[in-house]
Amino acid sequence: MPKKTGLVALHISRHVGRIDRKKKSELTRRAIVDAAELVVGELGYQGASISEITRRAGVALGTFYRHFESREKLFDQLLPEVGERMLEHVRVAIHGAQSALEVEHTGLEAFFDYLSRHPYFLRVLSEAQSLAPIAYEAHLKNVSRRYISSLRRSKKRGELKRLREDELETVAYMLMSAREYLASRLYRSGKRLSPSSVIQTYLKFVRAAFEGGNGGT
Amino acid sequence: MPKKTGLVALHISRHVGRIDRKKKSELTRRAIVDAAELVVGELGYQGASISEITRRAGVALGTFYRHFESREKLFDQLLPEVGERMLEHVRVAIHGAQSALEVEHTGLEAFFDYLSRHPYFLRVLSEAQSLAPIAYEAHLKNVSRRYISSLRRSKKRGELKRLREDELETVAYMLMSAREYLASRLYRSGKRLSPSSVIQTYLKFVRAAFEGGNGGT
Amino acid sequence: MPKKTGLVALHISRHVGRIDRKKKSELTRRAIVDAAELVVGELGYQGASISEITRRAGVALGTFYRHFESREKLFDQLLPEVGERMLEHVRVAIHGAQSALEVEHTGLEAFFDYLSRHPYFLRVLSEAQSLAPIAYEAHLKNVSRRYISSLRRSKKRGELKRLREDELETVAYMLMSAREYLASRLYRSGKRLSPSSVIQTYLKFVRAAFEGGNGGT
Amino acid sequence: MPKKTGLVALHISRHVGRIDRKKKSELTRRAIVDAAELVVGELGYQGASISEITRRAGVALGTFYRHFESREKLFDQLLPEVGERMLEHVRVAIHGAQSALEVEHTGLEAFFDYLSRHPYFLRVLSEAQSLAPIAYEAHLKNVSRRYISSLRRSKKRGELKRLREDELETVAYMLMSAREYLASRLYRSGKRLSPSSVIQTYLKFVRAAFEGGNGGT
DNA sequence: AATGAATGAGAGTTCATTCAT
DNA sequence: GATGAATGAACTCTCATTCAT
Repeated sequence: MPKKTGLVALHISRHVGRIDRKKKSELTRRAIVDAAELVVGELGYQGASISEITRRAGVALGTFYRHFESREKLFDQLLPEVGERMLEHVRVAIHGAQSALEVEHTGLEAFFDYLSRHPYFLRVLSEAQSLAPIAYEAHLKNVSRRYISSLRRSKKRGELKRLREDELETVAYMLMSAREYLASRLYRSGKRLSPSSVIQTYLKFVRAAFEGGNGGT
Repeated sequence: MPKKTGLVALHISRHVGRIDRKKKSELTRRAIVDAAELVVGELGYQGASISEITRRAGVALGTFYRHFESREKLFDQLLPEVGERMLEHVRVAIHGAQSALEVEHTGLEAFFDYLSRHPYFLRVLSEAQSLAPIAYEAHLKNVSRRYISSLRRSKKRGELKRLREDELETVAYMLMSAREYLASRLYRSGKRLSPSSVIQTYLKFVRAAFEGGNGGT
Repeated sequence: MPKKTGLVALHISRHVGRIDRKKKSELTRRAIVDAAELVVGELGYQGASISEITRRAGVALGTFYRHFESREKLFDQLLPEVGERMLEHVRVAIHGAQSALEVEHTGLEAFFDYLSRHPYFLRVLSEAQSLAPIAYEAHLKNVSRRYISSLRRSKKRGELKRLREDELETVAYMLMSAREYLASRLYRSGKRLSPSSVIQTYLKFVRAAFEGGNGGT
Repeated sequence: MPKKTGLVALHISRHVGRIDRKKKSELTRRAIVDAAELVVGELGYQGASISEITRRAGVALGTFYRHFESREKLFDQLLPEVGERMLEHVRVAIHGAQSALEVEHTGLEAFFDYLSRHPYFLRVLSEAQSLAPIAYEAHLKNVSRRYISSLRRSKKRGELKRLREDELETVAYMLMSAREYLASRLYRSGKRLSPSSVIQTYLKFVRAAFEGGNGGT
C-alpha cells in the first residue's frame, strides 16, 4: 500500500509539479504585465525600459524574454490586456441601463471611477495611440465593437432617431475620443475642471444628438 | 585713408554682416524647423534624431545647438510653430462665416484640406500629445483660445442657447479632440471612411447641440 | 503472492530498467551529438546554441547537462566523434591500395565522396580549427597518426625515396591541409573547379614528390 | 599687413584645421585597426569585443561606430588591411628572385619572418577563414592573384613544365593553404618542428613538382 | 535521469551632447 | 557662428548555466 501510494503520490506530485510550474510561470508573466502598467503609467512607454520593468516585477532581466518576444511585443499586448480589466468594470456598471443616454451617463462615470482607482491606466491608454499603435488598434476594436452594437440596439429600440445606421461608427469614434480626451484633461495637467461638470456637459451634448426627431441630411 | 576707409568699410561690412548673419541665422533656424517637421512626420518624434534633422536641413550637426538648447527644446517649439501655419490656413477659410455651424463646417473642411496638403503635420500634432507635451499644451492653448472666444461670440449673437457660458471650454475640447481623432482615422491606417461623410456626421452631431432651445441642467 | 510477484516484477523491471536506461541514455547522448553535427553544419559553432541543439535532438534543455559538462566540452568531443565516421569511410576505401599514390588517389576520392554525402561534416571540421581547437587537435592526431604510419609503410616498401623519415610528418600535414583546403574550395562558395580536375592536379603534385630518386638535401 | 596676414592666417588655419581633423580622424581609425589586430591575435575574433578593442585603442566605445558601421564590417576590413602589410614585406623579399623555386624559398622565409615579428597576424589570418569569411576571400584574392601571375611568368620563362596553365590556380591554393597550415603548426601549439626544417621539406616537395619534364595527364 | 523556468553577465549598437578647431 | 569627431551612458537582447521539481 505505501508503495502504491508512494507511486501514486509520485505520479501526482509529478503532475502537480508541472501544474505548479505552469502556474508559477503564469504568475511571473502577470507580475511583468502589472509592473509594465505601473512603469508606463509613471514614466511613459519611452521610459519603460525592460530593466526597470523587471526590477519592479522582482524578476531577472532575462526572465522577461521567456514571456515576451521583445519589448515591442509586450507593448502590443499591454493595453489590450489591462484595457480588458477597465472594460469589465464599465460593463458591470452599465448593466441594466435603460436608454442610450443612461448607458452614456453610467459608462462615463464608471470610466472616470476606474481611472481614479487605476491612475496608471490613462497613460497606458493615451500614449498607446502613438507609441503602441498595434495595441491601440486592438483596444479600440474591443471598445468600439461593444460601443457600436450598443448604439445599434438602442436604435432598434427606437432611440437615436437622428442618426443613420451608417453614422453610428463615426459617432462612436467621436464619443470615444471625446471621453479619452476629457479624461486626459481631468486626470492630468491643470485639472481645473471637475469630473461631474464635465460629465454634465458631455451628456448635454450627447443628449442633443441622441434625442429628438430625424436630423436631416 | 585706406585705413579709415578700411575701417569704415569694415564697419559697414560688419553692419551688413550682422544683418546678413541674422538673416542667415534665421534661415538656418527655419531650415532646421522645416526639416524637423519633415522627419517627425515621416519617422515620428522618436525617430527624429538630431543627426537626421540636420542632415536634411543641410547643416552640420553642431549647428543645431547654436539654435536650440536641446532636442527637447526643439520639440517644445516645433508644434506651436508649424501649428500656427495650419491655424492661419483655417483662419482665412472661416473668415466671414455667418454662424457657429458654418464656422464648424468651413473650419473642419479647411483643417482636412490642410492635412491633405501637409501630410507631415498630422503626426507632428498627434504624437505631440505623448511625446512633446509642452508643445501640445501650447498648441492647444493657441487653438482653444480662438475656439472658445469664437463660441462666445456666437453665443453673444444669440446662438448656442443650449450651452452655458462655463460649458464652452469643455465643448471646445470635446470638438477639438473629435476633429483630431477623426483626422487620424481618415488620414492614417484603414481609411474606410470618406472625408465628406465624416464631415456630415460631425456636423449633424454639432448642429444638434448648437441649435434648439435651452437644453436644461 | 501478488506482493512478491510484484516485488520480483519490480526487481526485474528495475534490472531491465537499468539496461534500458543505459541504452536510452546512450541513445539520448547520440541524439544530441547528431543534432549538434547538424546544427553546427548549418549554423556554425557560434550559432549552435544549446537550446537549438536540444530542440533538434528532441530533448529538454536541461537534459544536455546530464550528458555533457558544458557546451565547450561537447564541442571538444564532436569532431573526434563524427570524424571517426569519416575516417572509417576512407579506411574502407583505401583498403588494398597497392602504392602510396594509390592510397592518395582512392583516399581523396573517398574523402570527397563522404563530404558530398555528409554535407554537414565539412563545416564541423573546418570551423573546429578556430572554434574547437581541442577537438581539432584530437581529430588531427587521429588522422595524422594513420597517415604518417601509412607513409612509413610505403617508405619501407621502397617508395618515397626522395623523402627522409623525419620529413614524413611535415609532408603529412601539408597534404592534409591541402586536402581540407581544396575541399573547402570545392564544396563551398564559388565551386568553379570540378572535383576530378582538382584530384588530378593534386595527384600530379604528389606523384612528383613521391616518385623518383633521392631528392637531395 | 597684420590684418591681411591675420586673415590669411585665419584662412590657412581653417584649412589646416580641416586637414588636421581629417588626419586625426585617420589616426583614430588606424588606432582601432591596430588594436583590433592585437585583440584578435590574443583573444580571437570571438573574444574581440568592441569594448575591448576601443579600450586598447584608447578611444571611447562610441568612437568605434564613427569609423566602422558594425563589428562585422570591421572584421571584413581587418585582414585585407593588415594582410597588405604582410604582403608588402614578402614582396620586398622576393624581389629579384631568379626562379619559381627561389620565389618559394625567399617568400616562405619572409612569411615566417613576418609572423615571428607580428605574432598577432597569424590568428587574424587563420580564424578569418571561419569567422570573417568575406575578409578571408578578399585577402585570398589579393594573395592568389599575385601568386598565380608569378607562377604564370615562371611558366612563360620555361619553368614548371609539369604543370598545365589551368592547373596553376589549384596549385596556388594548395601551396597557400600548406604555407598557412605549416605556419599554424610552427607558431602555435606544440612547436615541435623548426622553421628551417619545415622550409626544407616544403621546398623539396615543391621542387619535385616544379622541376623535371612534363608530368603527364 | 529528465525537465524547463529563471538567471544575469555581457554583448552590439544608438545618439544627445560637448568642444576643440 | 559653424563644424563634426569624440564621448559614454543607456538601451535591447542573447544564451550558457543552474536548480527546484
